[in-house]
Amino acid sequence: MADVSKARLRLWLRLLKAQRRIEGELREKLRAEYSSTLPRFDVLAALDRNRDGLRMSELSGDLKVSNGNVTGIVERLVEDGLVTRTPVAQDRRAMKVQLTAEGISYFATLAEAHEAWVSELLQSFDAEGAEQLSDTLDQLNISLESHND
Amino acid sequence: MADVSKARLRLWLRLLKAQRRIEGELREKLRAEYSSTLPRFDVLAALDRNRDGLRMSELSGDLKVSNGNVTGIVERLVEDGLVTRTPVAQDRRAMKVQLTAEGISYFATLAEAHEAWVSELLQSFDAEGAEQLSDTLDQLNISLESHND
DNA sequence: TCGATATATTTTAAGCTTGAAATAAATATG
DNA sequence: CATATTTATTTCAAGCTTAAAATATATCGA
Repeated sequence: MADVSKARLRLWLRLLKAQRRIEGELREKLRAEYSSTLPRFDVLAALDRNRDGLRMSELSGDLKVSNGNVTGIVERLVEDGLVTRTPVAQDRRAMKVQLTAEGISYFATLAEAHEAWVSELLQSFDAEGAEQLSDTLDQLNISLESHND
Repeated sequence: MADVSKARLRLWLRLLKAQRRIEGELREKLRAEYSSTLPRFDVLAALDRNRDGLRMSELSGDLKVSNGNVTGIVERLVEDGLVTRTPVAQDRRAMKVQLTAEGISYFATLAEAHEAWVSELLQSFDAEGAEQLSDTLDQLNISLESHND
């Protein structure tokens, strides 16, 4: 196989290694310090960005996970009183999911801790270095978007 | 929170986005074209790099996943005839996991396809660009390694 | 040697993830 | 209007993942 494909493979393996290490640390912190999980955090974050609520399909679309997946996570968040799931008047198939007041303040706490953890893990980057790598990855993401197969 | 922590957070979100997109594509291809999975691929890759076999704990150490996790994956690979699990003579607690001949040739096929998929997904990088980003991520990985908490 | 401690692995419980099938309701088409 | 298709969501089966508990064996120290 061509040299360039070897270089790309090596790049992918290193990207994956970094991601796994960081995600592992974040998962561990969420578990140890807040008895929570990354999927829950992701759902709460999406709902925090959309205070008017999201339908189940909008939520799974935003998070880019499967439809059925979100069902279970939201179920547990409802049990914990962090979100509500209410029928949509105009469309009896649909459900609107929304943060409760408790969910809003709980997520604020989580988000602040999360940002601090990430910042510590990425301490080897100063603002400029972080922005530079950010930009490179943004280019990659754009390229991946257009790749649609 | 400080500007730099915002920049690092943005960097993390973009890294995560790229990783998820790429991993999703690879998972989908493995499933559709080879009825396989990424965890299976990872185990086979580790065993391919270590043709003399690995103990369960060496395997989970290499892959940086939990001990119990590997048990189930290896179990299914044994069922499929791709690996063997044999007791270690000197230590009756331990098991040595090793690719079968079929496992070796099967993985060779998979690995070639995998490299081609990765190369296509990362087509926006030429050899130099890939190496540059590789190096940056390697620095990050070194920094993450030493972060041990 | 005996007992404590450490190591290798499996089991378990809980949760996450997917794709596919099942439901149910809305919309489009003849 | 009736039926076909599409859309929104849940359910299901299979597999992955973790941390913790359980098992079994090995090793260390008195």
